[in-house]
Parts: sequence; structure tokens; C-alpha cells
Amino acid sequence: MSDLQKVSQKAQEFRRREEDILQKALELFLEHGEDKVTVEMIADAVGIGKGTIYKHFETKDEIYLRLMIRYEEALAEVFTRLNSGEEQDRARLAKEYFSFRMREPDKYALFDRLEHKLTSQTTCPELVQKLHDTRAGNMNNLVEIINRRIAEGKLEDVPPYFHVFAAWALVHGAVALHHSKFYNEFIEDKDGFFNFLADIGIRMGNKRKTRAD
Amino acid sequence: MSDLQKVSQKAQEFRRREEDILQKALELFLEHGEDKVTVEMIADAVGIGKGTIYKHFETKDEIYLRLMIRYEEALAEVFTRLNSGEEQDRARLAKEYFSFRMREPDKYALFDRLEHKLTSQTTCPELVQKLHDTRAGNMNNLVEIINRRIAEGKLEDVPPYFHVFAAWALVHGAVALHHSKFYNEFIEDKDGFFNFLADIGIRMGNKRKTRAD
Amino acid sequence: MSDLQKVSQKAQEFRRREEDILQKALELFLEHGEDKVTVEMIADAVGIGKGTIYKHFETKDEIYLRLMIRYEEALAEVFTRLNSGEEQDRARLAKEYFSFRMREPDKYALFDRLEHKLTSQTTCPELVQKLHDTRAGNMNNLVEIINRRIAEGKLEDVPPYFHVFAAWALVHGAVALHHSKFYNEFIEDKDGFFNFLADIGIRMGNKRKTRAD
Amino acid sequence: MSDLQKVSQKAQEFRRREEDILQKALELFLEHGEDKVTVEMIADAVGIGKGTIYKHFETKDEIYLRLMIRYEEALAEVFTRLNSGEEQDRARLAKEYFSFRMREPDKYALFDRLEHKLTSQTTCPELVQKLHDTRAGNMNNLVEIINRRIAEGKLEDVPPYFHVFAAWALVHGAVALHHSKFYNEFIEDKDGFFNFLADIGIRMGNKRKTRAD
DNA sequence: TATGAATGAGGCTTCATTCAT
DNA sequence: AATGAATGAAGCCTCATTCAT
Repeated sequence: MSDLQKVSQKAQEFRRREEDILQKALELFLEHGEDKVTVEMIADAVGIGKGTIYKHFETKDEIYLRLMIRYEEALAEVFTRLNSGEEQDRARLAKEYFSFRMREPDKYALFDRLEHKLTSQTTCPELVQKLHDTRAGNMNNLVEIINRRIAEGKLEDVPPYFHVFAAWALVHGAVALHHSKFYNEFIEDKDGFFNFLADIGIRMGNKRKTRAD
Repeated sequence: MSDLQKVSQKAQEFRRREEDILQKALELFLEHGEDKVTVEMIADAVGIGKGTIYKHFETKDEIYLRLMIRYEEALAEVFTRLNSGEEQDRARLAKEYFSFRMREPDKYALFDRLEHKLTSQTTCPELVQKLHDTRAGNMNNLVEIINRRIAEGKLEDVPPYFHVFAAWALVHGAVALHHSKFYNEFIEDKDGFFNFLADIGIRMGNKRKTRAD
Repeated sequence: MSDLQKVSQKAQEFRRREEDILQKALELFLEHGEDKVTVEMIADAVGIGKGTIYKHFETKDEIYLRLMIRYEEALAEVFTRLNSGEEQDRARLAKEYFSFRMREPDKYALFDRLEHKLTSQTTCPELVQKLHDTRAGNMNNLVEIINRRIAEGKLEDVPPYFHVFAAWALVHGAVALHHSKFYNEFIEDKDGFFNFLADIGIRMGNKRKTRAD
Repeated sequence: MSDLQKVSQKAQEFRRREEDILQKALELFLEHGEDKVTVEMIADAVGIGKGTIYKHFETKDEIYLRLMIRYEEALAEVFTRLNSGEEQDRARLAKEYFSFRMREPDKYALFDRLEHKLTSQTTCPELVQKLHDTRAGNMNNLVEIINRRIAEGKLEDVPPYFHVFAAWALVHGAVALHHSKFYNEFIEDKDGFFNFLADIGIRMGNKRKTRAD
């Protein structure tokens, strides 16, 4: 094997290890709550030394941020995949966006908390920037789709982000509901309820049918 | 002044101080995030010693819980006040419930985070119980109102908590939206957007008008 | 009632309260261990305010010391009572001394611990002095008795405090044994064992019978 | 030096440091009393940071327990060493046991106090277990020896632990005596006294010689 | 005199981060 | 690059003692 190959192999292993760290960190955050998870726990879970973590990430906050970015990037991937496909794929885009978020409510809630934890920080401003950029990209994708559907007369003619955020809010709320111990006790027919909710979501931005329609 | 008066005066001052602590704690939690606020900071803000805090609350967690309970109790008060009034007051109840929550989105979000922080704890189980009881009471009030409106044919005939939670979810989402730095940047016409959202909220559980209607 | 009577009655009540405090403190120390008992707990047990304790005792250490002194004084009383009586009473003195200590092993152990806790302290030096004086008095009483029995040829002719401390040591050891969880598990026939021990105690200072005797 | 060697050297140093901590802690406990010694004081004495202590011991209590176990293990070593030797070595065993305990009375008294402090605790139950196991082992060694001497007719024929605990009690008492400031003042001829005591100890379980013997 | 709210020094423990090997 | 022992700031909580009423 040539030196070049060796180097590239090492680099690859290094990146794979980064994956491992992020993956295990995420699992631990979800299982125990981010506050209870120490850097040492993560290192142990990956099977490496604590110091090694700091070869990959400057601070624990960076781990948080990287996870958030990955989440947002995974979302961008959904868009990319569907956007390059057929017409009907594009139609499914908005739906995919929300189902993506609702699929793992705990994870979503985790990122929501992390968001708050990191707002007032100045560490890694460039990562914060990247996160926002990725989100902005995803947002633009959505807005574009909404715009088309407004043009087609299928959605009420308000600024497109109205629709996006309304849907976002409903999803966000649904997620919060989903993992609230207290409220959960009340909902017996969970499937029934979430169908009801989805139904609302679908109808909610629709152009109101007047008698004249 | 009689001894009895003195005693009662002291007790009153003691309770007022408790108010002070809770009030300042809340302010600090909202300003800096609950994790960054130490017991000493709260004490300093109130202008008392660290130890005094512990005459009122056994644990920092108890401060969290007491704040949550107060919030829920304030809500219960809204119900009590309106429920004892005229018919039109009762009609406003559900609306009040949500406007109450949306009025101070940061506070609402704080309590949402605290909820998560305290779920897996066993400290002060009796306070946790109290919190849940108060909430259950508030919930029952809402359900009752919904039931009447279903009976009047104004709302779709699904289990009443479907309506409650759907609305809850939307409000929750709207709140989250409201204090998310990122999404906030996008929304220029905030009033317009929240009107749009409120509109959806109002329509969303309505009985669907079929052509036959 | 005259003013003088009132004053003396008040003084009496004050002294009775001191008794209460010491009594309850002792009970609590025995029940929970002196380290776990706070001044507030004592005040609550007596049914008075925390500050009142400090009208009677300058520090918590003083409570410790006063209890130790009372213990030693109770012992002195035994001596006084028996010493003023008949000849056979005096014969029982030494025995009484030790049975006094063994009657309440926990109490004895408590004072032993307190002794250590207070050694290096300079607070209340006059009380420490008093404690030592009382003890010295009791010791003298014992020594006197031992001297007589040596003179009668019943005990080995060594300095009298040899006998006193040897017995003291055995009693101390027996007490320690008595409340040691671990060793306790081993001793099944407790009565048998303590009889065996008492037997040794009785014989141990006896003049050794040589063949010539 | 190979990696393996490096690792083992590190591990060795780590264990040596543990020794240091325990040693210094013991010294400080003996000098100032365990209650007055803070974890920080120990760290300073060893010349390390406070946090490092907690890499070795989970709790201050664990330090206490480890010291107690070491003490008991040192005792077990005495047994092992002598038991594997000649017959006359075995004869010295019981004597060694007690001289071991009496050699450092302060240390012995310290462990006695610690015993009391830790009984009602549930922290480190497995260490408590280990302590008790080691003790039980030592106890069995002693009992076995006593049994033989009873069989030889040299000791009174009572359950063997009667002898063990009687001797234990005497030693315990002697130790307590030794470090009691007060009683110490009285004993002028210390060597004479302790010889007297040892003499008693030796005789005390002996089979009583009757005239018929 | 009696009270008990207030105090704050001081203890234990945690854990993100550093750094020598 | 990988390690993990070491660090120490910082947090929570306790409680003997004080003092104004």
C-alpha cells in the first residue's frame, strides 16, 4: 500500500470515528437527557479515550451543534432526493418535511432544547452560521413549493412562509404533545388523535371555499 | 400591636419574601436560562443570603416546581373568574386559555423545558402531584366547555380532548416559533402571521360544512 | 403572689427548661447520632424556639459538655448515697460504679465519642475543668475503696488506680462489644457471655493464690 | 520502553497515588479528628487537586471504609504470616492479634469511631461487606486457635468466642484508656499498668486451678 | 425573655477541559 | 493521534450562630 493510500485510509478512519462519536452521543442524549451525559460517558460508549473526543470537537457545545447540523442536513437530503425526481415526488415534499420531523419526536425535542441552550453562546459562531444557512436552504425549498401551490390556487394567498410556519407550529406542538407525560395520560386513542391532527394540518392552509366557489 | 398581630405580620412578610424569591428567580431564568442561574444569583437579586432561600425551598428543583404550579394556578384563576360570569364570558374561556399561554411565550417555553428537566426526578413527588392535579382541573374545565360546543353542533363530534390537544399543539408550536431566533428572522409581518394562525385555530376544529349543510 | 415569689418561680421554670433541653438533646443524640442532630431539632423536640436554646447554652458544644457533666454527676450521686450508708453499701460501691456504666451502653458510647470531639477545643474551658473535677472526685472515691480492700489483703497490692483502670477498661470494652453490630452477630449466648465477662472482672484483680496461701 | 510497560507503569503510579491519599488521609484523621479534615485538606497534603481524590474514591466515606479495610487486611496478613510458620509461631498468634491492635491505640480508636459513623449508611454496601468478610476471616482464625488451646486443656471450656471477645473487650478498653486525656493524667507508671493489664489478659481465660489440680 | 428568620462560611461533589506521555 | 489522569472552578446544600422584634 502506498503512503498516500495509508494517509487517506487514516483520514477515512478518523472521519468514521467522528461519526461514531456523534451517533453514540445522540443516543445517550436521547436516553438520559443531555445534561446527564458527560463527555466521558460518550467516550466510553464509543470505546475511545476522553481526550480523543477533543481531537474531533473543540467543546461539548460543538457536539451539540454538529448534531443539529446533521439533522438539518438530513432534511436537506430529503429535499434534494425528492426535488430531482418526478412531479409527484415534488408534491410529496411538504408532507415529507413534516413527517420527517414527527417520525422521531424525542430527537426533535432534543434539538429544540439544544437550540435554547446555545443561543446566547459565542462559541463556534461559524457553526451556528452553518446551521442557520442549512435551515435557510431548507426553508427556501419549502417556500418555493408553497409558492407553486398558491399559484395553482390550492392554498390561500398569503406570504408563503405563513403556510410553512403554521404547519411547522402544528408539527412542533404535536411533537411536544407526543412526549409530554402528563398530556399523554389523557389521550387514549392516540392513532385517532393524530389522524385528526393530520387532517387539520392538511386542511388548514387551504383556500377557504366560499359559496361562490 | 398585639403579639398575635406581630406574628401574623411576620408570617405575611415571610410569604412576601417567598413571592420575591419566586419572582426574581423567574426573571433570572427567563433572562439567562435556568441552567446559568445559580441559587446565589437568585439570593443576590432578592438581596438576601443564600441560606435564606433554603428556608423557603428545600431544593432548587422545588423553586422550579413552585413556579410551574403558580403558572398553572394563575390559569385556573382565569377559569374561575370567567366561569362564574355571564354566558358570553364562558364563551371566551377557551380563547382565554390559549391567549394566556401565548401572551408570554418565553415563560411558557421555560416551563416546557423545566417539565423535561423534572420528569425523571423523584424529589418533591407531592409537588409534582399537585402540579398534575391543577392541570387536570384546568383540563377538565376545558373539556367541559368543548363538550357543550359539540352538543351545540359547533364542533366536530370527536372525543373532546381531541379539540383541546389540537389547539394546545398549535399554541405550543406558535409559542416555540415565537421565540426561535432563527425562524423569527423570516417572519416580517408578525401580526399578520399570528392572525393567520389564530384564524386557523378558530376554524380548525369546526364541523366541516358539507354541501348538504 | 409576691414579686419575689414570681421571680423565683420564673427562675425555677428557667431551670426546668434547661433540664428539658438536655434531656431531649440526649435522647436525640442517642437516637440519630450527635452529628445528625441539629440545634433546631432539639428546639423542636422541646417545643421552644431555636434562639431560646442559646439563652441557656452558649454553643452546641456546651450542650455536649453539660450532658457529660450530668452523667458524671449522676455517678457521684451513687457514691454519695452509698457511702453514707452501712458498711455493706460501701462494699457494693465498686460494683455499682461499673453496673452504672454498663446499664446504658449506648449512652456510655455517646459520651465516649463526645469526649474525643471536644478534646482539642478551647470553648468553655471552665466546663471542661468541672467535668474533670467531678471525675477526679469519683475516681478518688473508688481509689479509697480499693485501698481498703488492698489493706484487707483482698486485692493485689499494686497502685490502686491499676485496679480501677483495669476494671474500667474491661467495662469499656464490654460496652463497645455490646453495641458493635458486627461482633454482636457472633455472640449467640449473650447472657452466658456477659456472665463469663463479669466473672473475669471479679477475679481479675484478686490477689493470686499461690500454693503457699 | 514498550507501550505495555508504559501502561503498567502508569497503573502502578496510579495505585501509588491511591496509597498516598490513604496514608495522608489517615495521618490527618489521626491528627485533627476525621470531622475536621476536609477532602481539600487531604488533596493539599498529598499535593494534588481536589478532583483527583474523586478519581480514586467516590465519596469521603469510601476513604473511611478503605482505611478500615486496610487495617483489617493488615491484621489478616499477620495471621497468614504466622500461621504458615512453626508451631511456636502459631502459639504467638493470639498475642500478636492483640498487640497489633494495641500498638497504635489512636488508630484503633479512629476506626472505632468510623465504624459508628458508617453503620447506618447505605453508601458502598459492597465495601462494608468486604470489611465484614475480612473481619469474619480473622475471627475464624482466632477461634480456631482458641479451640486448640481448649482442647489442650489450657483454656476454660466455654464457646471459643467467649475467650476471643473477652480479650477483645479488654484490649478495646485498654486502648480507650490509653488515649483518654483525662484518665491518662492519673496513670503515672504506664508501663507498670499495662503490664498489669497484660497479665490479667493472659490469666483471664485460663482454666481455674482448683486445689485438686 | 423568647423567637425564628437571616446569615454565610464551608463542606462535598461534578465535570468540561488540559496536557504530558 | 490517542490517552486518561489531573485539575479547579463552580454548584448545591447545611447548620451553628446572631439579632431585631
